[in-house]
Amino acid sequence: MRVGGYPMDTGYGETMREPLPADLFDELCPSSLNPIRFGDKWAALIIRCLEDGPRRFSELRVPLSRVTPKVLTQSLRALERDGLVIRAVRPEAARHVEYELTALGRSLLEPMAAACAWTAQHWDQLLEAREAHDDAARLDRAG
Amino acid sequence: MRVGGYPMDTGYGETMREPLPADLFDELCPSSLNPIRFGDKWAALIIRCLEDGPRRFSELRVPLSRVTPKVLTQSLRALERDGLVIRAVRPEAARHVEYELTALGRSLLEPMAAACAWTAQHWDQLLEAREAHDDAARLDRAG
DNA sequence: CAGAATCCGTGGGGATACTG
DNA sequence: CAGTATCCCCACGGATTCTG
Repeated sequence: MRVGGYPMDTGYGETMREPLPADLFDELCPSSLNPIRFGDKWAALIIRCLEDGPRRFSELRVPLSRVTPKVLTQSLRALERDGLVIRAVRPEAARHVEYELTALGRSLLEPMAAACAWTAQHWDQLLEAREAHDDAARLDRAG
Repeated sequence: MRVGGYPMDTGYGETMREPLPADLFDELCPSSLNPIRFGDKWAALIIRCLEDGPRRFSELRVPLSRVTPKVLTQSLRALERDGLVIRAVRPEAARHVEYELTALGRSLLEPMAAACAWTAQHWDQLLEAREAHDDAARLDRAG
């Protein structure tokens, strides 16, 4: 029923207001574990974090605590490059950088929700298939 | 409007009866060029080839001519492992192997179509964003 | 705080050649 | 025909350290 807590929630757009979760890794799988993937390994999780509005780099680092700053920057830059995310430097305080979804980025939320719903629905089947297949392989090797 | 001919057709399920296209690479992008991806680099194209029914390894090699046999085998094995594809060896003739979508694999077609529709719809925007971003970066380096 | 720089290991993906 | 078997490369992701 779960892998690191996944899936608990497929409702992109409905849930998660304001405070970001402590660790998104435990709530959602990184996309590399998912047959349906969005961009690079962390793109889906990043987009999800930006769903409710702009977030600062340091804010993103909390739910994405397992992502090193370098990789997080790389992913954000890639999203920016594709016009899915905007990076805004606010001169107010010292070094205040915010990331925000563009309209294009927002439009991704819908197919993303569909894909996540699919995964949530079929997660058990996927796990079962994998296990069965791995077991068969193990037996094969053994005898 | 196109990159290697993409997108020309987003209708998974509606188009492409019987004869497989000569080169799917020119008709669809490998998923690494796509913000929405399915499995590994070639999974989406493979699934698409299996949409209309079982296909033999050699049949798949035609539209996927740019995929080396090793990589094609790897991808197929991964899909099999996740229960999305079934590999069947038919003892009729010598070495007759067919790949076929499972029910689980078939159920992927729907969110896949949604994702592909998104990409087709926003492809121009994506390209534009990339180009604009790359141009800006070039100017930045120059001056 | 928001990264940049550096170093590094792994492996995904490709080319080529070979086989039952 | 349906793959293996090798070899190779570099891009991805991670750890750590440094900086304006």
